[in-house]
Amino acid sequence: MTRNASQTRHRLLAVARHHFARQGYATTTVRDIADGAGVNVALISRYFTSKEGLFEECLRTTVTDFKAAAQGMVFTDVAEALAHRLTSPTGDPALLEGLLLLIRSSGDERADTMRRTLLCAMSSRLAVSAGAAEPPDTEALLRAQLVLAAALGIAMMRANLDLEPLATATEAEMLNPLHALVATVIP
Amino acid sequence: MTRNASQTRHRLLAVARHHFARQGYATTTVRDIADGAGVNVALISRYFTSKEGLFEECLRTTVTDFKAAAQGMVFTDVAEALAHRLTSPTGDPALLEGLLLLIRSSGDERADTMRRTLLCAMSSRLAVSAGAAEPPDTEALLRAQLVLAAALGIAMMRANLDLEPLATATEAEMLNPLHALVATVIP
DNA sequence: GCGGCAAGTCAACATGTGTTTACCTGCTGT
DNA sequence: ACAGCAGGTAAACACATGTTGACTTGCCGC
Repeated sequence: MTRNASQTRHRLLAVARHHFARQGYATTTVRDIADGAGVNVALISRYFTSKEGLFEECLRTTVTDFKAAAQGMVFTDVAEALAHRLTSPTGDPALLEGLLLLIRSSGDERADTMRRTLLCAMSSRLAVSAGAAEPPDTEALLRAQLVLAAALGIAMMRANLDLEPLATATEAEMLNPLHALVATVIP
Repeated sequence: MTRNASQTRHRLLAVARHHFARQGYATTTVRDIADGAGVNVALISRYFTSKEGLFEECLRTTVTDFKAAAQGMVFTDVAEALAHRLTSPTGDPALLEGLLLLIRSSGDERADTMRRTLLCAMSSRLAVSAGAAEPPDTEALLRAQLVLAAALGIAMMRANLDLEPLATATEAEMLNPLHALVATVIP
């Protein structure tokens, strides 16, 4: 194997995101991640100081990913974007992983703060793009957060339980119901 | 402490449900549970053969609980029932725990099967009570499962992230948005 | 070619966890 | 009152896991 620090660093991050998103923090071991990246366990502590540090880094990439995706998105796009992320059409599993990471707590204070901050920003954006005043009032915010929570629940259920037809529904099949669901942000 | 087997058994079950529901399976230790019940760790293996056995028992109580709650419930009750469970008005935290346990996987095959079976039955019931044929077609089932997933996501978000106003919203405040959300089962 | 350094490995350590075995202890029927 | 037994405890074991420090190996500039 050719030696390239930043390359294996990225490989570690990718594998870690994969496992953290699907099995949660406590269940995935650093040895799983290292093996998945074809590398020794010690490199995790070396590159990310600790398992927690690695998790935080994963969350950090998720935050920037979502901020980029939210650029110039208007309300009617939300359901489509959600459907796309939720089904993650075999091309880019990172989309689903991003959603899932938002619900995987590590017990780490910093990580939880990052997650909370992002979710707060997302729900606020969703509320105003649905027509709420700026800053949105409490009820508008609540409705937006309910929809967000719904999306996270769907992501989790698709990833963890294989309940048919939800588990294998295609993007096209999810689109209409998701439109209806997202529309509930509007009073 | 007075000695009463079935009483301490129930205490263990209650504490286990509490911890499993809030922190998940991997994160809660048998010593946490035993301490919470004011009892020695060895009793868990004694009464439930293993940590997995204890978890299965928790899930089993949840299944019977939900089956009892579903008796004679019609579609218009669903949102109210959900709001009630989700907010768990300080009286009976077991309601929220029931919802949360449905999303806490232990990696145990039997437990996952139980969960899947219950969710399947619930979504089917929800679909037909929303007006679908019996047995419901795939699309109706999908919509029902999406609503179910939404409910689980909300439960999880209220329990794990403290995102305001969702985290502390009252039953009354949740009722209207939940009505809208549940109504999306209907095409 | 080769010395030096970054990239990577190896083995050990400390600790937390589920489980078991042998051992107490208080209630109960007689 | 007391023997017997179910209810409960204590300590140890086996093992998995996160982390560390010493060691090895491949690459790059001279």
